[in-house]
Amino acid sequence: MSWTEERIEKLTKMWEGGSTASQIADELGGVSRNAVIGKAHRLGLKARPSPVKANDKTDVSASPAAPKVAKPATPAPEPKVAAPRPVVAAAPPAPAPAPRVAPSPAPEAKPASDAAPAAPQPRIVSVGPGGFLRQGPGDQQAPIPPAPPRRLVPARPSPEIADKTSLLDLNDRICRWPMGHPGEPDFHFCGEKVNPGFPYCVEHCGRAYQAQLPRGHRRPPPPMPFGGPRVR
DNA sequence: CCCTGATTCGC
DNA sequence: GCGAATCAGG
Repeated sequence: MSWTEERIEKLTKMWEGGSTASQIADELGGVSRNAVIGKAHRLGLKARPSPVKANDKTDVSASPAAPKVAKPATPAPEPKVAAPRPVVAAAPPAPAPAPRVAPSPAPEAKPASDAAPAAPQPRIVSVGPGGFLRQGPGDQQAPIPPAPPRRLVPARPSPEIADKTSLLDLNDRICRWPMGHPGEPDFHFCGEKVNPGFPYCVEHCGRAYQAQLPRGHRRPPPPMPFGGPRVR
């Protein structure tokens, strides 16, 4: 198996979504867990709470002595400038270790720091002949002030109501989980907002991506939407 | 034992 | 670049 665009993308999303390398591996198929990890590293997207990374303490003095037990396989004396591993020192509060199968929360860390609009600096603006605002040479291009002029639309918080999500309504942001059976008059799609990185909403991700039981005794019958294909 | 991710190193 | 082998912590 080669790393095609799709496979790399899936790997990336799942990896960032908190899936384990094993899950990703047999989700992709044809690759081993090691292959996934190796690829992930090569892609530059590691950095995830690893069980084998002992968090280093800030207090070096209290450390008794050299805990370094380098194995003889790599006895390189390395007369270099030291600091072979510039490990990040202060990053102990690792992000929430995502649950095994439900990477849903994806808190999307928003700094949302300063820049409070509550403190508008006095700016000098003048109105031009046509009514447009004249700007100083340094401040053309306002940050991003205007409120999104979106059009109000009757909220449709849950599927079913009013219009149903048809095949034509599908896009990358709405849940594609089928509701009903194809051919039925009321067949449609879920239409909820997707769980970022997945083709389904959070709820249906839970159905689509079942808990990965330990290898060996995995549930044979894969979950199908609503009992699966209708038998006629 | 199982799991995990990290790293190494021959290909 | 790839991934099996290996390491190492939980």
